[in-house]
Amino acid sequence: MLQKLIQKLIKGLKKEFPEIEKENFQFPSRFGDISCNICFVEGKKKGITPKELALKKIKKIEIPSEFEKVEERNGYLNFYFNYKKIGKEILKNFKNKEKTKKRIMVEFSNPNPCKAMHIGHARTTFLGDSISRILKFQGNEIIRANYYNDMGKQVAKMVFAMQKYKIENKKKIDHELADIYAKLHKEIDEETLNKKSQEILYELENKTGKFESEWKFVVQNAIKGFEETYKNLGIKFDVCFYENEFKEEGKKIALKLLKKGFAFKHENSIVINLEKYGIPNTVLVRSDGTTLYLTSDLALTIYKFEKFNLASSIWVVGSEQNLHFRQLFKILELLGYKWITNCKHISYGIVTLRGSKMSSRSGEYILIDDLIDEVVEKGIEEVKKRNPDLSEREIKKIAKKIGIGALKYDILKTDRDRNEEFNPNKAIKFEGNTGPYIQYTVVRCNSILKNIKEKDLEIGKINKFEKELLKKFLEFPIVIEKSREKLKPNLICNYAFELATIFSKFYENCKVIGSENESFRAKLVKKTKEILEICLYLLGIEIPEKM
RNA sequence: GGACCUGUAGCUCAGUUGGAUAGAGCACUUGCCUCCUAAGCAAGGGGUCGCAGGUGAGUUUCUCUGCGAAUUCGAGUCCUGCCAGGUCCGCCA
Repeated sequence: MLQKLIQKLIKGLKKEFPEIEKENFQFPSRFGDISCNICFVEGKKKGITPKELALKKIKKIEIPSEFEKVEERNGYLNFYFNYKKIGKEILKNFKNKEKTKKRIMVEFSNPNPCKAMHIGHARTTFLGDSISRILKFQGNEIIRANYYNDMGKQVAKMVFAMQKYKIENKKKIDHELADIYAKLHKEIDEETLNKKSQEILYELENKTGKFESEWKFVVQNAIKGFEETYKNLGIKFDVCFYENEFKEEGKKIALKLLKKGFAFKHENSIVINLEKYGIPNTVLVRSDGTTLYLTSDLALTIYKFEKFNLASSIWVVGSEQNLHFRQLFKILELLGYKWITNCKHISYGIVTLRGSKMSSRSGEYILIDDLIDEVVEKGIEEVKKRNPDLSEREIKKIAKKIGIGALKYDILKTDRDRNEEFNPNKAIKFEGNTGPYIQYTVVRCNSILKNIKEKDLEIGKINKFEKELLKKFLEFPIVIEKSREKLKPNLICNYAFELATIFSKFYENCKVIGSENESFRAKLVKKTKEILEICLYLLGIEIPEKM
C-alpha cells in the first residue's frame, strides 16, 4: 500500500524531477506524512539552494488524489495524505505477501543439565520462540529444536557432585541440582575437579556402565525440571537432541578430517587447522579420546540437514559462542557441504545483573522459576484489585498471562546485539513500555467492540487522533518485513508500544460508542486490536480476556 | 596482543536509506475517573549523541583487456584513529 502511494507520487513528480526515485521519500516522517528530499539532490547539481528549487517547483507539481496537499519546508517537500480517500484501503486486512514456505530449523534454549535455567537462558528461549513465530508467520515450516548437552564436562562434574552430596527433594529438582553444582565449585579446588570430572567423562563417553545411573538421574531430572518451566512459559519444541547421541559420529568426522589433511595430531589429540582462514585452531578430540562440544555439533548439524531435509538452519545462541559457530561453519564448508551457506547463527549479548554476568558456578543468578512465581504473584494482586468478583482460578489464569507477558516483553524489547542489564523490579512492572500495557490496550479494544454492532463503514470528518492511527497502520507491514529480515523481535516491541500509545490517546479523546463516526472509529479499534494481536503473537505473549 | 559487539537524559533503552528542532519508558513534580477498563491520559524539568578527525586532485570497494562505476548539501547514523565497557581466542559449553 505504501509502495503504491510512493509510486503515484513519483509519477506525479517525474515531470519536474526526472531523477526522482523511491529512495528520495521518507515514511514515516516527522513533518507531513511523507517527505521528499529531491530538492537537495537536484539543487546541488544545478547550484540552487534546495529551498529556492522547492518553492519554484511546488506550484507545478501534480499531486495524486490520494494526497491532500504538499508543503515546502526548509527545502523539503512534505506531502499530506487524503485520509478520507485512502482510509478504506488502509483498513483492509493485512495480507502476508511473499510466502516463502521453506523448512527451517530453529535451535534455541539449550539449557545445561546441571544448571537450573536463569534469566540468561530466558533470552535465548524467548528470542528463539519469537524468531520461530516470525519465520512461521512468513509462511515457512518451522522445526523448533532444543539441544541438551547431556554429555560433557559439566555433566561429569554433576555426576561427581551426586556422589558427594545428597538430593533432599525439598525443592524443584533442577534447582537442587544447581545448588549442589555451585556447592561443588565452592568446596573443591579446580585441579581436583578437572581431574575427577575428566575421569568420569571418560567412563561415560565410552559407555562402560560406570556412573551410568548417576548420569541418568541427573539428566532425566534436570530435563524434567526444564519441561515444567517451558510449560509455564508456553514454550514448545518439536524435537529434542541429546549430545551423547552424536559423540560417536562426531569422532568419525574428526578422523575423516584428519585423513583429509584438514586436521592434525598434537600430543595424541586431534586439532583442526583453521589458522589459514584467520580462525583459531581448536581441538576436536582430546588426548584420552573423548570429544568436545564442537565435535558433536558437527555431527548434529549434518544429521539435521540429512534427516529433516532443511532449507536452512538457525541457531539462537549467545555471542560468547560466535567463534564456535565460525569454526563449525568453516569445518562443514571444508567438508564440502553446500547447505552451509544457509546456516545462520543468531547471536545476542549477555544478560547482566548489576553490571556482571550471571554465573551458575558462583550462584549469582536469578532463576526463571523464581521470577515466574514473583511476577504471577504480583499479577494476582493487581487483578484482584480490579476484578474482586472473579474466582481464584480465573484470577490466577489471567495473572499468569500478564506476568509472563511482562517478563517476555522485558527481555525481548532490547536489541539482541546489546548486552542487557536485567532489573527484576522493572521486569515485573505493568506500566509504561511493558507487555501488560500492550495487553491492556487490546483488552480495551475488545471491551469496546463487545458493545458495538458492526455496520457498513462510513468515513466522515477525520480528526488528528484518527489520522495518527491510520498512519501507524500503514507502517505495520514495513515493521514486519524488517523484523523478518533482521530477525529482531525488539522492532515489533517498539512498534506495538507506539501503536498502543497512539491508540490510548485516541481512546482518551474520541468516544467510539454512540459517536457520529461510530462505524469508522469501531473499524479503527478493530484494526488496532488485530495488529496488536499479531504483534503479541509474534512475541509469544498471550492476551487475557479481562484485566 | 587479535577478532566480534556496545557507548544517546540520573537509570533502562528507541532512533528507518545519512534528512529538518535527537525520542520513549522508569524515577521526580502537578492535574484528570457521574464518561467505551486510570495497567490510562495531559503538563513540567532533564542531552557535549564516548573523544577527535574525515567524506571528489583524496580514500576504499566493485567491475573490466583498458575505459569505467559507487560514495558528499546534511553525520547519532558512513569511514579512520583514539578512549571506555563487554564477549571470545581452553583438551569448557
